[in-house]
Amino acid sequence: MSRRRQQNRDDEDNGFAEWGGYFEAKKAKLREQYKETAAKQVEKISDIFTGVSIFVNGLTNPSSDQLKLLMAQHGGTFHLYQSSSTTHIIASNLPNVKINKLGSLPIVKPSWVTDSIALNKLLDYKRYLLYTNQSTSQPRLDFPVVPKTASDPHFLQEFYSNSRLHLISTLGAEFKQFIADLRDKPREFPGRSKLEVSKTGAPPQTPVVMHIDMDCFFVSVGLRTRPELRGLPVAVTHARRAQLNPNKEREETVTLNMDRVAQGGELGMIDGRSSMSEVASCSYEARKCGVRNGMFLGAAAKLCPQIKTIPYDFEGYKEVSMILYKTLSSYTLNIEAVSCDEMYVEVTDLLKTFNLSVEEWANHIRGEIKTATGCPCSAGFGSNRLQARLATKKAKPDGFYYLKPEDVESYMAEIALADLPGVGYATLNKLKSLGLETCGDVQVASLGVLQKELGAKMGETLLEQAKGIDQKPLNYHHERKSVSAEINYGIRFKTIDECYNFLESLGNEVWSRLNEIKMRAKTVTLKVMIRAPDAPLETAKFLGHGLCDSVSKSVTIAHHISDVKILQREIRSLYEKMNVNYGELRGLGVQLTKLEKLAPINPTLSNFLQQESKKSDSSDTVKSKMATRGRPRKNSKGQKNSLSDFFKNKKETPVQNKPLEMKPTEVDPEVLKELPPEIRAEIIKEYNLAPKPPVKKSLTWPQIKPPVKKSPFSGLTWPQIKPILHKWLQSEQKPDDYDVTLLGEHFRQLAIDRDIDWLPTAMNFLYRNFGEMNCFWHKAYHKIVDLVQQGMVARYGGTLLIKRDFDCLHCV
DNA sequence: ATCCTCCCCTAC
DNA sequence: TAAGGTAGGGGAGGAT
Repeated sequence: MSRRRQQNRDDEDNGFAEWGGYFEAKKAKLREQYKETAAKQVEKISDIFTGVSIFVNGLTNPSSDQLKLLMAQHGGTFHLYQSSSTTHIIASNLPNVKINKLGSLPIVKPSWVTDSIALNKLLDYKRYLLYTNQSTSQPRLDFPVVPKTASDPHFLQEFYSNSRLHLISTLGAEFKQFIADLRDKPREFPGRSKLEVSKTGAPPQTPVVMHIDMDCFFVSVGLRTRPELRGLPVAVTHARRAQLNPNKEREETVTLNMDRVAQGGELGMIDGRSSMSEVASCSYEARKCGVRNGMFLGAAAKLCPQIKTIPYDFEGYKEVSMILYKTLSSYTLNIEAVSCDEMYVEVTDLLKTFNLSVEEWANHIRGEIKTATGCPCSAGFGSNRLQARLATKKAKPDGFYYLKPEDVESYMAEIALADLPGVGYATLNKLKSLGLETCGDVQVASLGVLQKELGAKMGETLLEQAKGIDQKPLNYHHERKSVSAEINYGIRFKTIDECYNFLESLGNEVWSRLNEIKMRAKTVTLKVMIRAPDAPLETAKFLGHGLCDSVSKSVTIAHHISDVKILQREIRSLYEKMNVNYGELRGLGVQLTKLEKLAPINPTLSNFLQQESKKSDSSDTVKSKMATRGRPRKNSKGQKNSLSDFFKNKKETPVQNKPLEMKPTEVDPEVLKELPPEIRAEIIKEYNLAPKPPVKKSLTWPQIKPPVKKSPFSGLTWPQIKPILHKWLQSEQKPDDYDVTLLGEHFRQLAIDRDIDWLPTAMNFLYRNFGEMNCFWHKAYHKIVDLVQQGMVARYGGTLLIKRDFDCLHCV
């Protein structure tokens, strides 16, 4: 995540560098504002802003808080963060404006709000645009939009930034790491000062495990800023409406798929006009109608016609889950992170120390979480993780339940087998075939029968689970056993090269994830999904995988994979061995297993790097780490020698102990330049580093003309500029206005010269990392608007495409 | 017996 | 339109 989501870092080292500092900066403010919201009820005055959803950026007059109140009073929605539901950005002053969607949202002066209220009607915002060039006569940048498949080089990135499943997976892993890291530091529990030793409490004499889980997490986060939807059936989906526009072709496709695929399944509930966007999360009101997470929106709307949809808010989920974890970890670190909204906590000692009953503690912690996040959660307690988890089911929504040891036997007997963790669709069917439906049934079943149906291990655990027994202790430190990237959406290759390119990007993806956790792998597995022979060519779900067969193949090498090129070669050879038709592919995945931790590098060098890494931590490899560290602080002999030793050792180290791969070609000139002179000289000598040949420009586009003014960026191309920006990003040393202006001028000139080959890359980078410093691209903005008008640059989602990419997409 | 590969299943 | 990922547990069946 850190790799993809580098945020502006204008905060001090906060110990959560992997969160890019973003959360820390906003957290206090968020908490404060929710306290306020909880405290006062807003009186409704009018509905003039119905459908309007504002995001306030920077200082405004009236203030953000006042605008929030005004929106609440007049039927609008106020966002703390820009989300996909935002309709207008409110800002007063140019340098502070964060342009997030590159022109796709209007940036409006706050007087639009106050004037509208004064006249008691919604005024046309176009008269209040902060940028004059956003007037109606000017084109908007969000055109034209083209459908993209995995054939497009931007696909992976685009897909990940919209995938809920990817998000919850990565967040889960982040929080496991978060807890592990905290446990490695000296422990402090500031939260405990909020607890008093209870006079009346009676802590249980048996061990107590708490299971805590946010209630319909995505919905709750979305409702923070949409109080008007509380109490209604709500679902989080990509689609806005359950009914699509009539489309004959699609209706036929869906019908065709229904015949072949699903007999009485969910497809039976939809037709060619129903949205097949998945419900990521639904409110309890929607669940009452039978709506379930994972359902297609079309099916959900059949069950619950009045269902309201709200968009995803990925930033919000990260915010809230971070607050949740920081809240709990301020009391104890005996936490096993399960996911972004769920964890187990061993609270036996905590209850004893403060003489708390389960109820006192539950009320305290649930109250604190609600106040801090604005979202409800439920807590279950029991003497092991299984009991705690089952107690949570009873506690939901927004409650707690303690399953006492003496109640376990009777409680368990009534539990449906489907409620046991580990019992899903397939297992449930097997158990049904044995005539078993509740834990009570299983309690009296024979171990042999269970094992015959489910296998030795599963049979045994099921029997134990049915009795409420769970031997597995909480796992506070968890060790990764595999790293994988898999895409089973949008895979429609037209040529074998598209397929190879995509495999390569998957390879790069897993490789960089492996580097993030500082591990190496010995086994590569390629997994493919292939259209089932009898499945229709087109899937019912847009770009879905449809009915597929899946095949996987793996290779294990003697030593760990030391270079991404080797990985790419292995992936490709696995693919070739599979002998599949690229046109039939519907999914591809690369998994790395047999992991080993990279041997710790030379301790003195390690110190050297660590000193530098205090500033931030978001790099993939030593190379990029060094490239982004900025200037080394010290220049002592010891460091010099150790670095030199490191390079020497590296050559002589046996392969399996090879610490970090660094080939001479990987030594970045930018890095070299920044190193202390002696070290630089030594590396150059050691590796006979020749100066890098200048980057060749494509002939299809005009050569760069230097900007009029003398600029530090004169004649530089994007690959050369990027490390400089990286350095700005990562150091306290901020670029001064002059540099920024010159860079903007440089970009503008490039746009004029039509040297837009790399301009989108640069703009996307700036947009992601320097959103606050909009003057960067604002300089070039007007010119880009022209280019868009001429069809030279198009926008897809949050990404700019140049004409060539765009044309090639049209051909497809 | 034990390990390995190729699955399948489950959870969030 | 839509964004069906990712990690871990474990079983079947063959190789050692």
